[in-house]
Amino acid sequence: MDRFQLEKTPYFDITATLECGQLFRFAPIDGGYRVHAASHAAEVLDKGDFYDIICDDSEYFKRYFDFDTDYAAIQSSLEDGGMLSEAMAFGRGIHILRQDPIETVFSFIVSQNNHIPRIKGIIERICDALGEDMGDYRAFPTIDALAQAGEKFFASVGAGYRAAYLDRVAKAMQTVDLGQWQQLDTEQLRAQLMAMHGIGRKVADCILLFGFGRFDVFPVDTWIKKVYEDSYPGMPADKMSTLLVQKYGKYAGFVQQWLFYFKRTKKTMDKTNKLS
DNA sequence: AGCCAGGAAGAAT
DNA sequence: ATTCTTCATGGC
Repeated sequence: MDRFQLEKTPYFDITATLECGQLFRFAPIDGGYRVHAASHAAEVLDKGDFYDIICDDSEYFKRYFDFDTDYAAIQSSLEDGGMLSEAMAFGRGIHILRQDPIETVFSFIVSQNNHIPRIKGIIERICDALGEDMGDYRAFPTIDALAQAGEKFFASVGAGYRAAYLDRVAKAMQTVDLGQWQQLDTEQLRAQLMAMHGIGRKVADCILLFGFGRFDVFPVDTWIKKVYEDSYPGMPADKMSTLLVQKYGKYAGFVQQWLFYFKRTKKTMDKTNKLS
């Protein structure tokens, strides 16, 4: 058991960071959230003027939550007086998590053409069936466990047509040298990811951003398309992504996440308001 | 009830 | 090199 505290600032908010769609293994608990990441677990408790983080490895989670990046400086450099400023104000406290590469590969294959609540369920069932027993939870499975599971297993947990992708990628990943992948530049690493069956441009960019800490990417999904449908009508997603990386450079990934969270969350809030 | 979801592969054009 | 179709599943 390990533990550390974090003074609150406007530039880290646990709810925005967890609810912005970048990870799938977390759940609200009394007074905060519980997070599972690879073979690690943490509880982040809101104590009013600080967060109390109880976990198995403080060093792991200090890096995981990306407390070394200067989000205030990034945001001030991006202010445009328009939608991006509005989105940053809305998601002021989002941090891009430094997630496990393997976990992001499989999680974002599951994510394609799928709803976030369903993605969570599928990943949870995969972990429950194949992950190492860590006591009160199960770790994300190892590559070997995933590779031995078989396509029928992935179909049985509700992965649908993605079951074949998961099976093939698991077996392919057994021969990958992750250390070597870390040395590649973003473009080369994207090509390696997209060479695998079931990983296209958007899923590759999510893996690059969330699993490899590459911020010079701009995943374009259905929500980002809605953000830009007026500015770039009819533009294909991959072209839009390339354009936005050129526009926002090394901060593209942050911009994408602020816009995604803003668009997607505001939509659900509008729905809720209509009902009441 | 039907629409749609953090898309991608394969076929058709 | 671009568009069109198909692909399982279930939350809403």
